[in-house]
Amino acid sequence: MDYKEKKVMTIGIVSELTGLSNRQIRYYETRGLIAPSRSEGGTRKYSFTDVEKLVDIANKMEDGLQTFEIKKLDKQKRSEKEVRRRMIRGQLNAAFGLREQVIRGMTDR
Amino acid sequence: MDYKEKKVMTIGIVSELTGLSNRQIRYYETRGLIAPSRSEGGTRKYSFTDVEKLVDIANKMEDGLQTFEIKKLDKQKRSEKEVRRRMIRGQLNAAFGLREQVIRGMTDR
DNA sequence: CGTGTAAGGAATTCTGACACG
DNA sequence: CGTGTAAGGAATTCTGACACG
Repeated sequence: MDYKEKKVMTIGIVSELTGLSNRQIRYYETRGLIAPSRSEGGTRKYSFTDVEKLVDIANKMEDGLQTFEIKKLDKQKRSEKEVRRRMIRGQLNAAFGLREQVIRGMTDR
Repeated sequence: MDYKEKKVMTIGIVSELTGLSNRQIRYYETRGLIAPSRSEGGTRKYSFTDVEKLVDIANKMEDGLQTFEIKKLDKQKRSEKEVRRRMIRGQLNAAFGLREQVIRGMTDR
């Protein structure tokens, strides 16, 4: 819904924006580090968020990390977010006894 | 510099986002309503701002306006902005006697 | 005036593979 | 493991033109 999340760029533009080669970008996809969507014809489509992720990946690769390590860091970050979300939910729940539904609307997404 | 202004989308995606045909999008360009940039090979590249403009254009076309009228409205809007800018500049100047340079840094862009 | 369409060509992307290391 | 590259094919885009109105 936000511009940053919209998958709208082809790989060539992403390549220009990140400085990575098409080959590298596709490879990081096979390693599960990014997940572009596809056009009907099969052309990959990326978002600005994907571009940011790729820049981050590029930096970590320069630091000598391997793709699977980067993936782990990514997973870790995700679960941390999940934890924070649950904590907020739990505290709100304890303090006000609000219904899950309502709290979800406030904290999720 | 902002994501919204970056020219990153091909015409196909813009077509999906706006509901306009490639033909229509190219035509509005010849009428001076939008100005995509080009890749080295000549492929058109659009920004989210262009997409917003196109949606606006589409609405006005539905209202029965002609392209040259839409262009006039657009010019008008631009000059209004320019006027506002100058007024702010003038008032600041009168009130504080600040240098043009400084004021520009605050109001332009 | 605004838009559809067929036409021919060029730019862009896709996949699977070989190569190096 | 990560990346370059040549190969063949398919999807995407480009331009100029004819058509309708």
